[in-house]
Amino acid sequence: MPKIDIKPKRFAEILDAAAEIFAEKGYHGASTTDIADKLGIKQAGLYYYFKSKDSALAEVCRLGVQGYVERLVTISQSELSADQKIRAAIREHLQPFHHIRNHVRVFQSERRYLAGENRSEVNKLARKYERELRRLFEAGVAAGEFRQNLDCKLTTLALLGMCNSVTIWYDGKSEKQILKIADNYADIIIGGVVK
Amino acid sequence: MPKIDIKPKRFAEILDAAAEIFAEKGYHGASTTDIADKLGIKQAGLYYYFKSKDSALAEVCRLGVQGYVERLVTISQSELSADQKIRAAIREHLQPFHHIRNHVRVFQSERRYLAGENRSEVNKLARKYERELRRLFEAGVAAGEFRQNLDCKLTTLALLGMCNSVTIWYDGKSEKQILKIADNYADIIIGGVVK
Amino acid sequence: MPKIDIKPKRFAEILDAAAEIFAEKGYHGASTTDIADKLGIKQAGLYYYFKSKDSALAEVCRLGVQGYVERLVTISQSELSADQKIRAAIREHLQPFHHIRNHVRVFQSERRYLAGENRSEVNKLARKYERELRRLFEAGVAAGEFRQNLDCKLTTLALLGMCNSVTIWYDGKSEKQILKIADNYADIIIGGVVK
Amino acid sequence: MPKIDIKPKRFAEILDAAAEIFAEKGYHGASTTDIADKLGIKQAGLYYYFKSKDSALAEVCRLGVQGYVERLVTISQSELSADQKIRAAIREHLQPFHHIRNHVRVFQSERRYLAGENRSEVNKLARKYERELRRLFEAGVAAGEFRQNLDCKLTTLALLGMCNSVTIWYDGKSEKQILKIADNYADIIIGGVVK
DNA sequence: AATGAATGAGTGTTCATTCAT
DNA sequence: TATGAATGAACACTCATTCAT
Repeated sequence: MPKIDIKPKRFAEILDAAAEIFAEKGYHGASTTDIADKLGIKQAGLYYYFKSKDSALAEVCRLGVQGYVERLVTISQSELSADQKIRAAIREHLQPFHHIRNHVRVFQSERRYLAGENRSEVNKLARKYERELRRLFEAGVAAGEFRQNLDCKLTTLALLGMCNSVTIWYDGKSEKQILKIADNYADIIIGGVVK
Repeated sequence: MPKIDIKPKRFAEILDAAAEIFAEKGYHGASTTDIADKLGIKQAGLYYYFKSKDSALAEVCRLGVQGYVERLVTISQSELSADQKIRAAIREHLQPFHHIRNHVRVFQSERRYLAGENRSEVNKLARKYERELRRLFEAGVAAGEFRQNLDCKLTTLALLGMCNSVTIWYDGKSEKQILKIADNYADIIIGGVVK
Repeated sequence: MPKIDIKPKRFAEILDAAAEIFAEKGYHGASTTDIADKLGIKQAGLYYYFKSKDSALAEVCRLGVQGYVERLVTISQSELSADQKIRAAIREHLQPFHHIRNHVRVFQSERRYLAGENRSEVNKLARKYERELRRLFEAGVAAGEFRQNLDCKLTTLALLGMCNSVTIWYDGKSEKQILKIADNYADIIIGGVVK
Repeated sequence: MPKIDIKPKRFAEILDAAAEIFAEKGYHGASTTDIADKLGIKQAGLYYYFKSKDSALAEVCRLGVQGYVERLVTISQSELSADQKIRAAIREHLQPFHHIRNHVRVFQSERRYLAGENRSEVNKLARKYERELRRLFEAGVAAGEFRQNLDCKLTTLALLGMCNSVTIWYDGKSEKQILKIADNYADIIIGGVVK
């Protein structure tokens, strides 16, 4: 959390710069100087906004998961059919890749370098999200919509792996592209590739 | 490539240690001392086997992709049906996760930190693999086995993302488990989750 | 060139320390720790002033040649007789040995360890100085003051070798001594040792 | 001194390689690997011939001064006139620059890096040589051949500086060139540049 | 007459961090 | 809201040296 008297807008700029650098070079490959350079300030100046490099990473990660669980819960509680819920979940999962791509990438790949409490806190959220997602599949099986022999845990992991890997190659240029990807991926998960 | 006169067995041990450390801590988060410690030698001793940390990474990555393209080509040229080819491809893709898990993880996550020529060389292999995989889907569509509206490029990426993410959570304990995952993932890709 | 915002006085202190250590131990025999110790700071602190050991060497060398060419040109353009010009040149050559003895020694003996551009830049200056000096002899020959059979190139090299070697044994204690040496050397070059 | 059972010829080859490398890169800038590479052997193999890098330097330096004092004494005791003695001394001083150029260069520039006893031993020789040379001038003055006001110590140093600097630029290609230089330098020292 | 394999000490350099201003 | 100046710890890498073979 930023100091109370920091302008939120400037703070967000700092965060964005950090996210971009962390995403590009990895947490350990990035130096605070890289971040400062991107902002046009001297490296020591960063410490007005963050108490440590690790806390900057924590902040970026937090922004990267923000809202994920909530959006999934909303879908879960909706009146949609099981497959429509999956479709919606995929869309909600991918859409932030457009607006906060770097934060999400950092959350995915660099959160493991978080120290102590920050790591466990962020991981708890990740596990909660996974659990919530699995329930969507379990409900589909229970409702007879999905195959009875479906391994819901593996399916959840498959879905997550599939979706998260988009950050590796998505260029961030068009939101429409993201929605198209979401639909395609939903098609695959729901109905597979065969006729 | 290792120096000509080094015992291959010892060299492989060094490689394994490097792979394990890189996988665990990331390339930039890992120190050469970490690797040496794991081997029970002094850090300077590593430089008898590698000329730089970067070249060690290159070697690990090379081992991590080794054989992938070849196995895929073999499948592609076999007499199997399109869906059986996908199933076989997934199995061949995942099976090394058991034996050379760390090398594969390093290849996936750390190859981007390779410098210059090493990076491009390894990336070329990765792209070739992707292309070969896509042709499997394209052939399935052409043969009328897969949906006509299938976006083969996206499907390829989905498959890769799904499969590669296994390294994040697979604990390396049982090869049977890997085969089970492969089958489940093949079921999903081929037929989806619905009845 | 030092970073723009560094206090010139402090920077000169750093330079002097580097010059002294380089002169005493040679570039490769000197460690940055030696320099830092002399300044009473920690070794890492040097890198606030220099971006590399090599650039420190470059700076010291630059200071070691500074003004040499200019002073020689002034003499060359003066109204003095040829032998008086040589006498003046020797004096101007040796006098800095008193004030910036270490810089000159480093320029003489260590500039060959400079890398790339720094080396060629500094060498260019050295060659220009040599050329200018040779013209003094050539003019003396043309004017009929010096022997017609004088090999001006060799004579220039002889003069330089003679003068530069003073840095090897001059103890830096008295400026008067330097002027005495200059006069003696001028006597030798101009008239030799015989009656 | 080499081990008793080493072939003198091979030992000389090793010495030459060391001299060349030390001359080119300086003692501290040269690595034992550089020397081994030049010889086409592995670096550890050098230690069959030398017990340390320092002792290799000592051996090279010793070869670089070998005979100097003796030759000067011979000249001193000859029946030549004072100026002819100086001329002969310069010739004898420069001639080895052709045959053992690297050893001489190393003696001149790198002997200061010798440790302990080796250094003092070699320096003693150098001082002896200087003393012997000065006596040549003193004798010339005493005999009325040279100027009465000649500062013999400075003149000796001038002569040495002049002559030794030849190693900096002499390319080692023609022995005739060396003799020409010697004659020119003798002319300068003896009679100066004026008519 | 060397080499393979290693070590221990040191080297230049980077980096996160601090703090007075 | 930053910067100048510095530090301490770590880091990749080099190097002279050793010793069994």
